[in-house]
Amino acid sequence: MTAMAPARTEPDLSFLLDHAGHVLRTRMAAALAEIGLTARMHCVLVHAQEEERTQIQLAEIGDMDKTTMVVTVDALEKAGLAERRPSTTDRRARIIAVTEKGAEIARKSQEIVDGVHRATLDALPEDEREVLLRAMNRLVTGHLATPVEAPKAVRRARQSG
Amino acid sequence: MTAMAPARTEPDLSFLLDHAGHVLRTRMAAALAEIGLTARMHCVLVHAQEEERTQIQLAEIGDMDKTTMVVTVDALEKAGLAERRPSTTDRRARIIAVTEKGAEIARKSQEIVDGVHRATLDALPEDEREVLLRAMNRLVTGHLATPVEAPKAVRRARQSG
DNA sequence: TATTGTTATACTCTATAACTATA
DNA sequence: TATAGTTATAGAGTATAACAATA
Repeated sequence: MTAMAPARTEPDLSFLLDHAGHVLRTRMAAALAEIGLTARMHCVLVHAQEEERTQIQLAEIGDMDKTTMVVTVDALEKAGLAERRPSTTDRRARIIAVTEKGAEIARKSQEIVDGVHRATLDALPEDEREVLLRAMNRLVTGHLATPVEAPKAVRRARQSG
Repeated sequence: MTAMAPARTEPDLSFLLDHAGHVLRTRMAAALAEIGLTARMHCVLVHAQEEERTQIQLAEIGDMDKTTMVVTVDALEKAGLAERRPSTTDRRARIIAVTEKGAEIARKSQEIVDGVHRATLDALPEDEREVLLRAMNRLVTGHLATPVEAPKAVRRARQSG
């Protein structure tokens, strides 16, 4: 399932954001899948290309857990799009290096992402488009900048053996 | 984690919608949790109150699976906010009846939901607020109305015994 | 002691499959 | 045959715990 549809008295911003976000995500996933990428792989590829970055740095940029990052980099390596290289300054850390093939795919995936965004924004009249972006930016940097902490569940130690 | 942050060339609508949606959801969840509700429980409660509705009908409204509905109604019954009653016209179906306590809670939860939405919209200048809602409505009823089908995974039969 | 990256795995969430009662 | 509701559970996704190597 996707979103709730609570009864509305005030305009139902929850529904609008959830539904639009969900549909856009499925579109993006479908479009990127055509070149064998997930949104996360695209994200890592692009930011790894910009400058030398470690897995932790890339995880922070993409707002992922470091363990999720491991899986994502595994996928990129397996597809021959990126490689782990030891950092020259910190022997614990791995720099994610984008291969030639990876750079080529990153170019294509960025085009795909831009295309999906463009198509969506083009569905709006120009004046609405501009204001929508301004308003969303204002929310994301202001009132809706930081999530409320979820109370974290306790977790048993993992079985040894 | 929550959303991807792909590099931007076109304005990154994915990030804006994901991030804003995610933060608003955590706020809503935290606010409703104070009276012991989830967003789904609120949704079911409100729509069950409007008229006599079966679980399937409520599931459709809230865009949930019928099995998710079972869990949600279980929670509402356990909290004494709603009851399953046999339909008078279809002996297979159950009408979800809101109790007196449930009606009281529904009133409060609707206030909470409205309050969270209001606070968010109030963070915007009035002209942006109006256009944002118009644009989002346009997307949700138009270009972003329907999700792309995800290729469904095969599923083994469940173990008997 | 703290951090990077890794493995193993616990937990959550959701939906599929199978079933009962009824239409 | 088809549908409403239920139970059991498969599977995806994600994050916590523990660990090895290094800072």
